[in-house]
Amino acid sequence: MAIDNARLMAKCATAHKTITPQRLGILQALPDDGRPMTAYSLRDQLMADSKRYNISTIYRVLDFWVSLGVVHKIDSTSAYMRCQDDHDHHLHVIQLCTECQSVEEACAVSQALTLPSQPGFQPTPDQVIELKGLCKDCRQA
Amino acid sequence: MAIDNARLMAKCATAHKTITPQRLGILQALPDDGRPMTAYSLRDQLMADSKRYNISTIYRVLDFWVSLGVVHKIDSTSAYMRCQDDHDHHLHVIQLCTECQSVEEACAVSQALTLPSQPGFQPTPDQVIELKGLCKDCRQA
DNA sequence: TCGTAAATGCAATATTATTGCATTCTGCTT
DNA sequence: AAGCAGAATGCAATAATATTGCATTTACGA
Repeated sequence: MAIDNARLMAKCATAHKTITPQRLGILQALPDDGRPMTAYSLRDQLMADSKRYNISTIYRVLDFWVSLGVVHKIDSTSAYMRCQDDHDHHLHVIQLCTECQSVEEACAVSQALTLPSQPGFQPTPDQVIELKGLCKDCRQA
Repeated sequence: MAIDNARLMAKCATAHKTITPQRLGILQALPDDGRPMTAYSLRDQLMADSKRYNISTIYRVLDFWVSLGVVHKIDSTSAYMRCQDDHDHHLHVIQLCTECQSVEEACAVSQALTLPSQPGFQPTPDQVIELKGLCKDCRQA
């Protein structure tokens, strides 16, 4: 999934935020296909590409994209991935294979998932749900 | 919820593991009511109680209890909590309030939750699902 | 062009977690 | 009871992840 610039700029405009070179550079360094990277590995990759950012900038920029819903943070691996789902305002289910470490944003599951209503608790929209298990391939093997 | 010693020992026996003083001490230092603590705060508390364990022991012991399903690790806060649900083999939904930071294991939700079936992915039983949002009290305020 | 707020750089430091190896403990065998 | 083997723990260094305070730069409206 390539970066949808129009959508990106719209989100930024709505949030009254600007797209800076650092914000764009760091986002572009994150794989299109949703493969996650840690903040430090991202920095190393950018460095190899002659783009030197301080680690605090990396974290701040990643937080920025996370706040816009463009990037997901995966807490269990301290890694970041490009959002693979262009729907807003629902949960994002990320399937993590414990065998091959593959990561997939299960959009269909995200759309279909409704949590059993619980007296009082109001889930934050647009949040990430991490689901561990065996992916299709590893399950068969 | 007090520690159910019989159940605990049964789990350990099944796993061919022993309950050592460290394992018991660290488990007892974790609040009964499910309030989470980090590994380091746990160590500090034990220290105040004149029990001095190396941090690697703390981590290893916590991992041990997590592997038995007695303790949950909350990735988003790097904290550990006593499991509040005595049912085995289902997902454990933990509700985290983003306002007051309260943490609750929503057993009813855990029981009722069924994920939309996805071709191929097989979720690990007994895993923790972290759900962020507003708790009942904070929602009203 | 100036002033202000936002964004970034810098570097120190905090927090979380793991590692390799030595030592101790536990349970089993003789 | 002694000896053995493997598991558990201690130790201390280090790795990995993340945040902070303050200086500097940039963006943008008045």
